[in-house]
Amino acid sequence: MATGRTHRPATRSRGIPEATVARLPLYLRALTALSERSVPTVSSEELATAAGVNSAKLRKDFSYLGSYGTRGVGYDVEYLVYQISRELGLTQDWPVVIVGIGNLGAALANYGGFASRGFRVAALIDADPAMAGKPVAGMPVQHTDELEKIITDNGVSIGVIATPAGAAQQVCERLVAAGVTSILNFAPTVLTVPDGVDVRKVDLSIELQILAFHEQRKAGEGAAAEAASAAERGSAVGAAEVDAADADADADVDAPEADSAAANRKGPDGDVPAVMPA
Amino acid sequence: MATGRTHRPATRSRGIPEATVARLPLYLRALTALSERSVPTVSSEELATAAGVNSAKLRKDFSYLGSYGTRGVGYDVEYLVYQISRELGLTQDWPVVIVGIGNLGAALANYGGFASRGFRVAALIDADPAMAGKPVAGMPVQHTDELEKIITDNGVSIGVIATPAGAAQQVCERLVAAGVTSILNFAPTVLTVPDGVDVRKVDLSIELQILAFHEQRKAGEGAAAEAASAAERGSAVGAAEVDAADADADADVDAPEADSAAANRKGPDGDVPAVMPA
DNA sequence: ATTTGTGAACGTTTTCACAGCA
DNA sequence: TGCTGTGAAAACGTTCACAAAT
Repeated sequence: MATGRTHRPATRSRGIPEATVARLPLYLRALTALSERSVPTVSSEELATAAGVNSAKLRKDFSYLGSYGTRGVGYDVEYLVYQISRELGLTQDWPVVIVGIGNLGAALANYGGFASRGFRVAALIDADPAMAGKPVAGMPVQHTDELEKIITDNGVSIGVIATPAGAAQQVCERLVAAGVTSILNFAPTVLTVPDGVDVRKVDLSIELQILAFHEQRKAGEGAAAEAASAAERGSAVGAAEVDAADADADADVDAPEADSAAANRKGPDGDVPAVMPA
Repeated sequence: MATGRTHRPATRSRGIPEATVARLPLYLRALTALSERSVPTVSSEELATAAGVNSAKLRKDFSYLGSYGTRGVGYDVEYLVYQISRELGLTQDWPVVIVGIGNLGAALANYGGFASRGFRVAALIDADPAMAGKPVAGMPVQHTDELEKIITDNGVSIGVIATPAGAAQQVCERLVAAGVTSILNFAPTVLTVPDGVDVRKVDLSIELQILAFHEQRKAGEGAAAEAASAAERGSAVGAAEVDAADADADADVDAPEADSAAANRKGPDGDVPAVMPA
């Protein structure tokens, strides 16, 4: 009981599980597409396929919202679009600020899907004085000095951080102090925030590393899981450029090792006795 | 038993839970920072704080990798960096292609963290002939016609899709047919892939919607959950611009409704008798 | 004296399978 | 007959709490 409180104690919604909330936008997107094609009703099976989940999960998810379907028929598309939008809070308009107008920030500012559903870019903010006044996505970039005023004047409660990692925590603190209570963080760093502030993180590098993990497992799948050359699968592969990688990957040694008590370290269960580098 | 197989049946790793895999990059990042500061050892408590998790979880996670710590002391930083890198497959080099060099694709190409850990941008690909040959991030953009050849020649197994939603599925299919088995999808659409191909999705719009959900709950927290004006919390808020939003949010009506059997729909438990729009 | 590693308890999420309703 | 809504079961993930190790 050292620290006591967990990082996000109040994640439990007014009934709706977090996992369900995370899928609602998916359903909404699928439903919107159906709505545009003027499809009047949809079954859980069809909608689930469109959203990339299975139908039992979808029905369970919807059951947390209420009984919005009709047995034997399915769901009314327009009605569900409205109910989910409402549940997600998209029937109101959310002004958003983007801080850090580099490559990524500019890309986000230009991203169309932003404005589509209740979100409105209220301001673009950057620390570089040379950026100030420059138009990005048809909007003048404002200097960080204005941050607090912008947040307050526009009633912004959602902030997007697209700064370098080093600046992120400080920007975060200023946003929070000015009244922002939800942050979407693109900087590759862990943000520390007070209770009551939500942070979601988008991290390219982490996603790639997770993919690499699975990719590696695929490669060592049929083989004896050793001498992992960059074996590709599916179709023919030349691999006529990855030799440097091979030199790295082949070796089961070459681990950095520091000092003292390096004895009796063991890997998982029945594997090789573990990598014991010099 | 209609469809039968789940979407990703073989997610279960050789022991390591998916949730743990998703955190390993976080630990790795924290450890790398410690390594750069020449910190020799670290306790689970310290490392957990740096990574933004709790120490019990971290220890459990590490226990799936093996016994790499020393009781009474902690973990050797360099050694752990190596072990996690190895587990994630980062001791080898992963050539990656980025398809779709718009704002976002260009931002990704310029993203430094890309090259840092085992990933190397092997090619930038775009469907626009006008883009072909143009340098982005010091690299000439190649035309989509070359896609298959690029994948094959470079032994690419990881592809990043940053195209518009409409093009994503088709690009995905070409990537997979050419030998790519892991895809990072930035397009706001559900990709359908054959078994054995991993897809991870990064979706700005979904993240914002999840934040909006929680933001909405915060607003209606103290109040009677009705007449939800855009009440902000924490510090003073002018809200001198969000009036349009208020008009939308106040109303508990205004739901679109289609046709027939709209009777006896009920919301969750003891709520208002449900929104019954005209 | 500390701190890891891990069974056991607990909580959450997914899946199953079918009753209930149109 | 067809499809939703939901208890019950299973799978998965997190936290607790302490024995084992140094």
